[in-house]
Amino acid sequence: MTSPTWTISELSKEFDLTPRTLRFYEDHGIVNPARVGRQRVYVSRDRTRLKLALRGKRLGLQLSEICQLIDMYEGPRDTVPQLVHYLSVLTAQRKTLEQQRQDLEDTLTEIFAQQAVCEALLAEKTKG
Amino acid sequence: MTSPTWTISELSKEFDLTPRTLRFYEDHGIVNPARVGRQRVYVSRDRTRLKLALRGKRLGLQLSEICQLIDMYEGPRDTVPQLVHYLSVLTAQRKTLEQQRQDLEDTLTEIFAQQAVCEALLAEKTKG
DNA sequence: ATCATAATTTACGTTTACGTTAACTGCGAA
DNA sequence: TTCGCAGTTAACGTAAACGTAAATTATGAT
Repeated sequence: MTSPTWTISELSKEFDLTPRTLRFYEDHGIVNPARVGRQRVYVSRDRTRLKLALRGKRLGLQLSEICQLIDMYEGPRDTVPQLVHYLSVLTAQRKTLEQQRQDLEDTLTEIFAQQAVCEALLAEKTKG
Repeated sequence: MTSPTWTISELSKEFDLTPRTLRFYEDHGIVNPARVGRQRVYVSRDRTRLKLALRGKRLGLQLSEICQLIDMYEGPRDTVPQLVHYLSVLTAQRKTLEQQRQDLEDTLTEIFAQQAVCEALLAEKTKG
């Protein structure tokens, strides 16, 4: 048995990206497909990194930050300095995510309230 | 008693923005300061809208989306069509926020796990 | 063999969100 | 009155994240 691979069009369809975007992501080190001739061949590691990248995008991260994070996820953690640095980056990332979570909850709360008000108004207007 | 006002430099210091950014936000309708002579005078409504805008930014929204949302928060909801439209925008916004919340939780979970692994490794390495 | 289809590289264009001069105005302190 | 500082408008510059067009190559179907 051989491990699964994907072409650029398969991946772009699956994740609803243009091929241009995938090539752009390659230029920036998010994916790193092999070649058969000149054609790109994506393996599951590329797919995984792509998924992580898209999640990062939905959270509003920049490609450069996404890159840094993904690389660290896979990077070496052999030496103590490496571990310490990694931990500090993780902590920083956690802080902004927790701020973001707070913002999210606040916004969702307001949206629910607005929805309730709207529906009450609508009920009143369509009934009267 | 008179209601509070702010200068551009006061607001930019408080929210850690450059004056340029505040003027840019004005061009795009996020704030709308009055003038005394040529100088901008921001009132509490501007401050409120600015706060909402910055929260939106932290969530990764674009200025145009932020504008649309803030305007709607304050906009008229007199007619049924207005209410219906407002509700649909609220629902759409809620959907993306809930997706974002899911992404956030997933990411935070992974970060916690990575932190645990790191700390275990560190403990081992600094003890041995 | 040819033709359409998918892929490739190269390079310039576009939008968003500001940064960065430049050139001017108005005001309080020395 | 002159200095310096904060503020103003106007305009060009820039980085990020792709879009788009051109010219070329490779592949499978007919």
